[in-house]
Amino acid sequence: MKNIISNINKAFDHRIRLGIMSVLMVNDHADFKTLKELLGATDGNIASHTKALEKQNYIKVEKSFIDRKPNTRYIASDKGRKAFREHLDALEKLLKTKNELNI
Amino acid sequence: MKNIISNINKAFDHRIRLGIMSVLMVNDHADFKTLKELLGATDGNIASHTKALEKQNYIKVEKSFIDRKPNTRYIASDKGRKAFREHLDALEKLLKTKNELNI
DNA sequence: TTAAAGTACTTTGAAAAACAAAGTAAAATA
DNA sequence: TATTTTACTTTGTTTTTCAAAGTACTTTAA
Repeated sequence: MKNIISNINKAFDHRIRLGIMSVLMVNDHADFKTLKELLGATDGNIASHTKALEKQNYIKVEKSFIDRKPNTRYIASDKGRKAFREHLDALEKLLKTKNELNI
Repeated sequence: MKNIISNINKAFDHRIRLGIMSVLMVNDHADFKTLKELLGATDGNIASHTKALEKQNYIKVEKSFIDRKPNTRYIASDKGRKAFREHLDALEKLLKTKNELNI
């Protein structure tokens, strides 16, 4: 390992993306509105952060119509789950490890 | 509480700032070079992220000369320690809580 | 002694990211 | 039929991030 933060994933560096992932880790899916309400974010916000996670293939997007209305459902991909778990491990290590510095 | 991420501190949303704080929580101080090496960041990076944390009064900066060379030492303030602990609590809650969604 | 290289930062300005307001299109309501 | 609401997406400005360049020395070496 090069440095103490090298395993911390840039993609999860933002609280909204962290929130999205943590919701999708516990619940096997969540839709746009749910994420929006749960995270207290604006529409544009959810749109761009989910897009960012989708671009990395960390979440999958399923579009359908529910009650004749458009519905966008987000699901954490295997890659995303793995990456997120690794991120959490890295976080935990960063915070727990008493780094030997002698300063 | 308004939403599940409302206690997650924006100031710690970045891995370099997270790293700086975690180093300063465990070690009572660290200087510029140490942070730079420990985090594998560039000079400008450390400068701007420490400045951001200083602006929030989360860290204190002490400038002196050691061996005739300038030395900048960073220390977590009480406010910073408190804020960071609260941030970690919020993180933990976010990740542990099985949010009741019924979806 | 003076030129070149190194140290410890700070400043700068371009690039990327974040944000909310505005836009879209269809559905529900009145 | 008009108006409001829902469920998003797009847009363009603001903010943040970043590393390259700059500053002000100190050290080494010729």
